[in-house]
Amino acid sequence: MSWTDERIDRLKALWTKGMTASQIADELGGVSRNAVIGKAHRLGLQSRPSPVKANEPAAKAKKAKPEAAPKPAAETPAPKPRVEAAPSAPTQRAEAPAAAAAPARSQVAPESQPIIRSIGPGGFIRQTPSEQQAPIPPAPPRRLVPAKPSAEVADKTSLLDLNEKICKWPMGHPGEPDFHFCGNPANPGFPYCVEHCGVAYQAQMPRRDRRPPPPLPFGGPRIR
DNA sequence: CCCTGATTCGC
DNA sequence: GCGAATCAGG
Repeated sequence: MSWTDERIDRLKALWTKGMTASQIADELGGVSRNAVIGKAHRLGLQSRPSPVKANEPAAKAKKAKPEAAPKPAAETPAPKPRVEAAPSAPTQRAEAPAAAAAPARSQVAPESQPIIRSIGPGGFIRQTPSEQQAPIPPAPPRRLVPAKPSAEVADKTSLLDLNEKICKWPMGHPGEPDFHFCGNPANPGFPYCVEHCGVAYQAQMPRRDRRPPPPLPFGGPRIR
């Protein structure tokens, strides 16, 4: 298959419409998903959110060349501090001034001073008192009252009300707050009431009177 | 493993 | 220009 003008137009339309490359390839037929993507790029069509390039900085950070050698700031290339005279005192001075400001706290850092835990029966590890959360206070007892349906849906036939004896004709659209079903007595043997059966089932017109359906945009879905 | 789009590269 | 192969995230 080649990229005729007509097929390119369809590709553009479907791509712009937001269809996935697979769907477009399926729709056009005779081409692979890769072919569609490749062609779309060559046409300069707007790129769509790629799972791979979702966030530029993260991808960049991950792809950052190891050989680029972003030196860790902690490890300064500067020469190691020379050991000076008076061996006893300098070590203290080497510490940052900030450390001197709050010496007691920094000394008991968790890493240098692991907390001691005792093992309970069965081998579980006991928490220290400081790790324990305050218990969640029990909710005060309340009387449970059935939820009141919103005014919109009150007296309407919901999905749960459906059965064989009532009309299942949808009123409105799913997701809308007042979406419900007709709920009138169903025409026996049919899922809808008489009125909606008249809408759902149209009498078959004589063959010669039928007009061919108008062409769908972009040729419509491919029939397989 | 399935999906997705991007990119590469031999044709 | 084309698209399979490959990559890489969801």
